[in-house]
Amino acid sequence: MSHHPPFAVAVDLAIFTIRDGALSVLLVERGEEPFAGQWALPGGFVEPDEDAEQAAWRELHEETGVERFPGYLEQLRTYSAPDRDPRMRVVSVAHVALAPDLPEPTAGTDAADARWWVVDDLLSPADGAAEEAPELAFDHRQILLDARERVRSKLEYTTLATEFVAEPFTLPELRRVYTAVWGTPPDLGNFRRKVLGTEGFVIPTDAHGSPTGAGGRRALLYRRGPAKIVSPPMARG
Amino acid sequence: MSHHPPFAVAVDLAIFTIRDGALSVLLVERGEEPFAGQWALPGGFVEPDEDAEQAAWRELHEETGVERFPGYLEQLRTYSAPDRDPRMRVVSVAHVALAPDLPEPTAGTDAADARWWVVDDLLSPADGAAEEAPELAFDHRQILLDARERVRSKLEYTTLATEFVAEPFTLPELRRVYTAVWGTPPDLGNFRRKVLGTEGFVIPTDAHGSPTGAGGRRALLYRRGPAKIVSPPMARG
DNA sequence: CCTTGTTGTAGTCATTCTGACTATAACACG
DNA sequence: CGTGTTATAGTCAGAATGACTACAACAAGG
Repeated sequence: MSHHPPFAVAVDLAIFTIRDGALSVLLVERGEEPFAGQWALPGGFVEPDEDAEQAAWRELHEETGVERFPGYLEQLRTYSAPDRDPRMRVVSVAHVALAPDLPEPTAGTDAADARWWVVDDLLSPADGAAEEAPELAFDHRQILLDARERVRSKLEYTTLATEFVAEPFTLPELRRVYTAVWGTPPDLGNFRRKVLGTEGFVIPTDAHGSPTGAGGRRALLYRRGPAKIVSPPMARG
Repeated sequence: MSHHPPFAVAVDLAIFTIRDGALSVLLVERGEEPFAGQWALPGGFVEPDEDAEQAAWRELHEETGVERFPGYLEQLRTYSAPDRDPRMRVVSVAHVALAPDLPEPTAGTDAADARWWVVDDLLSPADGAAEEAPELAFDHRQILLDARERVRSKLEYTTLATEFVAEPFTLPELRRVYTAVWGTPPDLGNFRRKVLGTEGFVIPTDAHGSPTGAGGRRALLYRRGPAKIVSPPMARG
């Protein structure tokens, strides 16, 4: 009972953003075995002097290439199946991150390539997808499934959606976040009523957004408010 | 980047039950350093051929002394601060377990003692507590705080409360679970309306419970239904 | 410069759900 | 056999919801 089998501890990240109205996730093409050439969630090993969250922030900077990652990060759950990594025993503390539209990523040191993928293309075997959706390495498909469900449900009862848009933002922009994440748009009027009726969800400014490109009235601009939870929750579907 | 510092991976368990109307948690008195003589959540190291959940079930059996643990288990989150264990680098995958009233535990092999504690006595420094509430070893106070919050919030939007009572059970018994976990009783009539109005929450039987000991009408007995979520959630407070 | 399509905003209304109650039925105990 | 205790049923105003309709503001093209 006093032997502690040696493990490696890693972090994996599901980094989400909204691109072209679709929920997207950052994947890296692995340059090394195992699973060389396959696509995977970005991640890395936890260093001796940091905890999992610090390691996740570090990877976030490395993989996205941005100096200060402008978004949100939380722990998802830990995956520890004995055979999840063929090399050795690795437990992975998976995290969910999200941010407003990020630049195209730079391939990291140990990655052959890195790019954004539309989440639904990866998770639903839609034959007509524009590009062939790859199988994910390790148990990363399951992690991505869990991560998407976490984000979907958190949109219901928190103000997390505001982390997907850059300030200042319009309510139609915010609604597009819900549409992308849930796959179906919330009712227009009811959505406004809920967001504006939840104190501290958004703070109005006196400025208006820029033209949408397709004509139409210009929407008011808002900032994130201090509120974190939405009660009662916003209904999905 | 290809060095994997060696970690030990452990599981810790917050095992809850309702005893005498109070939310209670199982603690063990540590027999070995570090923190010898202090009280801690039960736990142990993950073995080479099992994942964290299997390790948690194994500990559950060992620590509670019951053959088949009759309750619920889920992963809480992973704690990985570099200095959380003075001996070496240990990351702990914490779990939450709960079950109907369990027998007094037997002290495990590496524990000096084991017993149930009232959670609120441990977490709120109430001076008038019947017994002196101990400081918890490691970061287990934080784990316990997070575990209690997990259970509190899950009572709102899931049917988890039924895992706290043995079948068959009465609605007043079920209400006492909410009272114990939330610290305040839900309104009697509204509680019944919500539970009975949520399809699949409970299944009525045609039998009645035994006398409560203080007179009064005998309540109908129910079984757990197949429903897992309560929507919209039951309001706390 | 005015028309027209598009998009944002405001308001309506029936239905459901909630919170706070009151009334009644059933039972144990003395 | 009454009497206090507990379970169950029902009531009612107010809030939230889902599904709409009407209106305002703006861009672009003729």
